[in-house]
Amino acid sequence: MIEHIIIGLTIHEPLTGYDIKKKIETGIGNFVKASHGSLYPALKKLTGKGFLTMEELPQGNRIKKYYQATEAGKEAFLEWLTSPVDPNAVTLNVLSKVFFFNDLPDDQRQQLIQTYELHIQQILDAYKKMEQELTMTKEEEKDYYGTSTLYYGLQATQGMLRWLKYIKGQKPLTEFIKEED
Amino acid sequence: MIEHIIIGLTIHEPLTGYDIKKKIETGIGNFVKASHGSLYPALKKLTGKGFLTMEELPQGNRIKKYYQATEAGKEAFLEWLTSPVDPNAVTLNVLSKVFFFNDLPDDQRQQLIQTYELHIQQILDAYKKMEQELTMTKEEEKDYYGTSTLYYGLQATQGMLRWLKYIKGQKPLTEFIKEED
DNA sequence: TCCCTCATGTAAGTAGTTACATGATTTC
DNA sequence: GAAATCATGTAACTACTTACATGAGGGA
Repeated sequence: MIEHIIIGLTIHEPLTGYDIKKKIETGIGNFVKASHGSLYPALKKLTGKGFLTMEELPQGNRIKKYYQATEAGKEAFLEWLTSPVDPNAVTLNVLSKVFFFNDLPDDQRQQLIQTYELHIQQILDAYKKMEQELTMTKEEEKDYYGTSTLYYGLQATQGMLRWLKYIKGQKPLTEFIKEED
Repeated sequence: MIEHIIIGLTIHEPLTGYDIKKKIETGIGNFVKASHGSLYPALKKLTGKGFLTMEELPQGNRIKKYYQATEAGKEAFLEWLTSPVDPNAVTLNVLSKVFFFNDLPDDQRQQLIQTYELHIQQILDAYKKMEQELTMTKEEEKDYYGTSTLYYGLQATQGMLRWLKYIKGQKPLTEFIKEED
């Protein structure tokens, strides 16, 4: 996960490990965390694989290491970006990928969002089926709070679907949280 | 994480590792996953700590191992249930705990949900602040999709808050996903 | 001068997953 | 008698986190 994020962030500009950490914290960091204990080893690993270049630039009395994505790195990144989402972490995966969608041509974005929608719709259908089964067995009366988490899932999944439909049309974001339809 | 879930599930009835896995898949499994490669070692570990008892019951030609929470196990479980949520995985943590809230007296539930609300409200405020900053710098025009993930976060956080307020009053769940207020 | 931010790294530990390995029981 | 499900376990690996460790640069 973090390796792909790193490449994605260094495609357009060379960054130090420290820069990358800051960028993650202020951007994608709302859902992806990167301790520097995972970041620095990942930079080494990616450089070793040929997915990043590293340039040492002396700044006064110290040396800063600037990393940038190579062609091979970009390829690996795009492969990840356009590959199916991890079914064990759908939301995290969709968000992480959409975060970088400006790097894709519009037709490809539309196509990917379409597959996400289908995927999320299936999850929603599964939730709805579970809900109907629980309603029939009056599970709610026996275990209100256990059942309540299913309803959270239902709501969150509906929210994800609504968001996907919204961004597919690149509708103005400032209106997203107000709109009711 | 999985250790607390295991204790929580074996408080009211003895279960085999296999049973526990099934229970997770059909209940809390909407957001918690347990591979049996993590489950069986956890059962051993918990038994070693004195948090579970294990009883071998021969069933025909094979022996089934039934695990159940001990008093010490219940204590450790309740300590987890009532401790602050992990800030690095708030949603997962809140859901995992609420799943077991039937095991708590109502006043304690109310109190815990109250602290969750405050916590989530703070996250929501942080999102709103970010949104205002981005709106001012016209970030959306530069990076529509990167910005869109912030709006997903805003919506999801609002949804969590609405859900918490709803279940605090133990309002009927079947109406939760329809209601608009 | 002190503290905060910038800046890079390693070591030990945590919490899992995936794949390997085996065998009983039930259902068709 | 074959296939699905029940049932338990280990080994190697993955992807982290937390704590340790160090030091430069800038601002009050």
